[in-house]
Amino acid sequence: MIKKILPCNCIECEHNYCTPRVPIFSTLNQEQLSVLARLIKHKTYEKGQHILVEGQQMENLVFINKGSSKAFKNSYQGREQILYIFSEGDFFGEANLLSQQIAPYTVSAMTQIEICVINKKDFHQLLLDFPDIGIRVIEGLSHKIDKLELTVRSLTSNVESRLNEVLLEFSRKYSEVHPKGLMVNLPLNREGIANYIGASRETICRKMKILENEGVIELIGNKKVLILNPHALES
Amino acid sequence: MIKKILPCNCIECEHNYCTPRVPIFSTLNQEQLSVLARLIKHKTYEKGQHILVEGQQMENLVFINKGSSKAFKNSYQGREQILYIFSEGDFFGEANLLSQQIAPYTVSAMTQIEICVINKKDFHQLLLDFPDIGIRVIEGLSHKIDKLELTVRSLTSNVESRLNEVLLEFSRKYSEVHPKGLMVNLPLNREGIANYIGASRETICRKMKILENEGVIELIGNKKVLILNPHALES
DNA sequence: CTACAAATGTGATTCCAATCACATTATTCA
DNA sequence: TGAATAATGTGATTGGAATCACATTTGTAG
Repeated sequence: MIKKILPCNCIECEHNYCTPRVPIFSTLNQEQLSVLARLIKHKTYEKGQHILVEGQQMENLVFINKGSSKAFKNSYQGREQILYIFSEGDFFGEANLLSQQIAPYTVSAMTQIEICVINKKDFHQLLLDFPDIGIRVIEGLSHKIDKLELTVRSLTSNVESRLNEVLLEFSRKYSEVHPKGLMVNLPLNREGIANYIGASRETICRKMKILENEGVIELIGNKKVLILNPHALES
Repeated sequence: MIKKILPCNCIECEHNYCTPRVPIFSTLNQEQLSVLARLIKHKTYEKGQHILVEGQQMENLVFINKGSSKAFKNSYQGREQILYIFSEGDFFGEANLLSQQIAPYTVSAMTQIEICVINKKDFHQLLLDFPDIGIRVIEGLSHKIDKLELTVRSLTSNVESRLNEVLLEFSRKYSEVHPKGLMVNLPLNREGIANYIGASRETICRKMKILENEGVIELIGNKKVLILNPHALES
């Protein structure tokens, strides 16, 4: 009979699960991770719950540990403008590091989600103690900016190009290889995609049908898309 | 007769003109500024010259010292999508701090422009030595993100709202008080505004005329706009 | 101050995508 | 598995903004 190994319940072990997943902390050594572990709290949210609400005071920096969530602003016409889909390794809440800022968007769990939370004052001190982390944060923010700049450019083009782009984006993050191409697990439904690229649900349906008729993709139920010809999306 | 004071030509003095203008360096003390001064080089560009070209390798972080420039991507239809108007105190080139990244946009001088340049390796070391600066950079990037997020939202609304927003933005940065309201010195011509908000030149002309007929603004030649009723733009 | 070039204004037309209104299909959960 | 509910598909119509074409005005350089 195999000897049963007792789980260790110390803070470090508990966080060994979360800290290595967050790129920002990837350069820290064991000692530094230990300091960090004492500052972090874990939380879990159920699908549909709000992790942050637009306009609220922000007290924390939040790292996504598991699951995915959408970040959106309420647009002028009352629709949701989805800005980001946050999943494992992403973080948000950096906007309020020094200034007292209010949340620029609502973050809502799209699946059950596990997050790491760190108080902004603690994080501020962490940055002063470990400049490495600051550089990592700067990198993370730069990536966010890159993505936003691409979004801005794509928003000025037509729906077709934007849809192509978003399908490619999803294929990078949420797909598995498949004998006929790439099987994408859509993180958003048609309406979500519409809100992400600033179009209407109906237009998304129509454009996706067109892509299907052209043999570029294949719609598998409502939640999957099989990309047969990724190259055709890169025009 | 007043005794003539000889100008001091030491590095510190030369940079006393530039470093205090850059918010990122505003928390540094005299000694730190002295270290910084040795790393900075000055350059001047004439109107129309390119400070950075999309796709090029980026070697430096650039701070705008005087004058203004536009940053744009070439959009799919061959048009310019203007992303930013950089002027005094703004910086760009942060995207390449660690990774070898290529320029995501072209930056072109719209007036004669003076810039401070710092090599990315030097800047990297500076961040490790002075974590304060890192925090300032994070703040600067956060502001950029805020602005981009607002842009993304506004791009999904109609041209009228976007034009209103951009007029308010210009009035904050490029206006003087005037007995009848705010006199704005437009940093972009009609076509530039169109490329900034993702519309056509003709539509901008038409919408501006409508605002003029409504008594909200007054067009003064091609380069100025007098905002008579700023409140009407804030809908 | 004039002439030339560049930028702007404006009508007519076209087109892409939003909206409205339902039929149809997927998914969920008891 | 089989309703019940949610999501998607699709036609008809409308509307906002792009495009085309050219007149007019403004700015500029000599």
